[in-house]
Amino acid sequence: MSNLQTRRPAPTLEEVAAEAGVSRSTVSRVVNGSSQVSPEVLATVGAAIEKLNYIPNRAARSLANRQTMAIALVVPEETTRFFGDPYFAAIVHGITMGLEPSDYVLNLQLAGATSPSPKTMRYLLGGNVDGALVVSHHSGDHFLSSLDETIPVVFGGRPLRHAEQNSYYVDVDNAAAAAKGVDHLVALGRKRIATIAGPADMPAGIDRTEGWRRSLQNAGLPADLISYGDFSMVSGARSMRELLDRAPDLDAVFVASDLMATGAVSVLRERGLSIPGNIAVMGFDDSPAAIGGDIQLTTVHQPSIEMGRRMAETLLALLRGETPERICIMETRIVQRESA
Amino acid sequence: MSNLQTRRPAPTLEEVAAEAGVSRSTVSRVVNGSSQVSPEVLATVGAAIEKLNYIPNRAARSLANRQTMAIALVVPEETTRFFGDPYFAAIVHGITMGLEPSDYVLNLQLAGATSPSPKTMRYLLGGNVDGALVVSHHSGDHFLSSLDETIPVVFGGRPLRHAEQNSYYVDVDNAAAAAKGVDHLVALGRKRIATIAGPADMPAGIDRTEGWRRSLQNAGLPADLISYGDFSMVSGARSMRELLDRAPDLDAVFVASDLMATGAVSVLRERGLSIPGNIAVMGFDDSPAAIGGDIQLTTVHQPSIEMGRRMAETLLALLRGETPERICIMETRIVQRESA
DNA sequence: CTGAAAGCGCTTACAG
DNA sequence: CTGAAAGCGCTTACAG
Repeated sequence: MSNLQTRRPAPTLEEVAAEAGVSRSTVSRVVNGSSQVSPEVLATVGAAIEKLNYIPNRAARSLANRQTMAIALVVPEETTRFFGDPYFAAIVHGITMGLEPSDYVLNLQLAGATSPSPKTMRYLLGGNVDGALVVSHHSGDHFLSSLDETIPVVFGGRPLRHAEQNSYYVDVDNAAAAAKGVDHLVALGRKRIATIAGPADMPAGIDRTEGWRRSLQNAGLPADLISYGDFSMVSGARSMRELLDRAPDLDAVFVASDLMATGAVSVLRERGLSIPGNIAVMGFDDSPAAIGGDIQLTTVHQPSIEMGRRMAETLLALLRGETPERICIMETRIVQRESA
Repeated sequence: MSNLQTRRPAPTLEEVAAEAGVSRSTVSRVVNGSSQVSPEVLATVGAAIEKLNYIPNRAARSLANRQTMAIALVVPEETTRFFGDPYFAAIVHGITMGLEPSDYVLNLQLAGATSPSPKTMRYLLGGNVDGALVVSHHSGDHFLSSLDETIPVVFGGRPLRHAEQNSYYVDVDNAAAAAKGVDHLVALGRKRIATIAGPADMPAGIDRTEGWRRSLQNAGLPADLISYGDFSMVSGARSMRELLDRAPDLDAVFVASDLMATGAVSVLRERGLSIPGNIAVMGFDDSPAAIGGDIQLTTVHQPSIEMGRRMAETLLALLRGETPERICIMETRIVQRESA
């Protein structure tokens, strides 16, 4: 910032109008792509804009038309977890791609696992964003209800709370996807199939566990080996140890996220167990974590990037006043690699 | 968004003034914490604000005082890498903490490894943010120069380009820190010490390599075993394989980031080499990646969270018109765990 | 298709 | 310590 004070002020609509010899209204129209402008005027004004390097003032625009052109990305999650899981990377990647063609900017709102700060609340509810994208929410996230009542919101993953029954969201059929994953282990001939589950206060946690249970019941196998993690690598390792201690005859494990599976794999190696020889491992996500380690994870693929993109597109549609599908359920599939 | 259209408009300054029986100017003063207000009026206005649940309109405020109260977080990096490395988690965590007490919001600008989109450029240069924080920049990031000339910018890590010679930044002494790490390996009696280096277009990559070289030279050891990675886990694995093939007598490796070290460790295990028995591994960062795997990494600790916080604080100071230290170099130390 | 005018909700000298 | 007034840079009916 070599010359903070010597910068000359940015050109205004007024100046462009003067340059082009038209009224401010007209310039505003061309800036906003109105069709009500004659070709000649359009050209003249365009040239003036070009010449002066005019960029509309966001604040003035917002004040006049009551749109902020900002979207909040709300993450009710600890920073560490948010950044620690490649799954989020994919979602956010998709979101930024989906927002790219629009004029909206993305405001990052790390809410913390419990509830957001008063400052964040005021920001979100105070008309500072036109809409919000919520990723990774827990059942305890009460505050989201009030958000949902104030501005358009699109969730990544089915909201759990009753108050959010009419919410927009994009998700996969977690139960069916998990069942499909466990079916694969069953087809491999495994008999003692455990699960390292996700948190019981998150839909993705609950539903994947439900899928595991359902598949085992269909196969007439016991569904008693479950240990809960929090989607982190260390929790995956912890759960794997616990499961191994509890059931030494274990021959397969369905893990609710690739990151947890990575932790589980390290414990398996530590104990000298071969994968999938002794124990087959099925992950979930198909995130970079699945292929980052020394053993390539067989896993249930969900299109995380696409999901992020769809979230953005749905919100954009809502903001345009359209009525997109309230629920978008995307496809999953098994990706077979080395671990099962 | 149950009732997008039925919401009643938010209260304005005007209404608060009416409620309190004072002028708009006065309400504005109390909202902005001016000392020029009598205690009684302060109380009355405060009550009115409370009663109406008044929240100042950001756009109007920005338009009037020419401040956006927004800060851009610019990441000239692929989304995948940004989210894949826990180091960034720590930095961003620190940044959000540093910004917390302020009224600034953080706008996420993923710039892509090459250069940002025209849209992003216009946004950044068009007066939409009051300042910017830049993390992980490469020597090829030309666009940053223009940014730096337009608004206050604080870099995470020493900028490489000449045009940014006067930039503000917070960093560690990467060369000294790396040398310290390698000294530790030397003290362990290791003779063939390789390095898995960071990218040669990033200061952190260059300087850590320099530190490795310096330490080896001091010890009279050859500094010929080097393989470049890109700070990702897979690149760490790739480099480890290459080094092993090139020099089977290797007995230690200094890895420029914990995440790369994690990849290296998996290759070492794959080859049946014991750590640190056969090969000692020294990481860098002391991020969660150092303790997430099955072997706890000995590593060079840098205070990433604090660095993020300092970045935020420095920018805040700049925005207040103060003149903080241009360069902030923070302490590092060796954290000894299992791998060396 | 184009322009004059009012208005969006604040801040900020300027008086007093 | 307080208020009247101008102004920030746009958009948007309303006329024509």
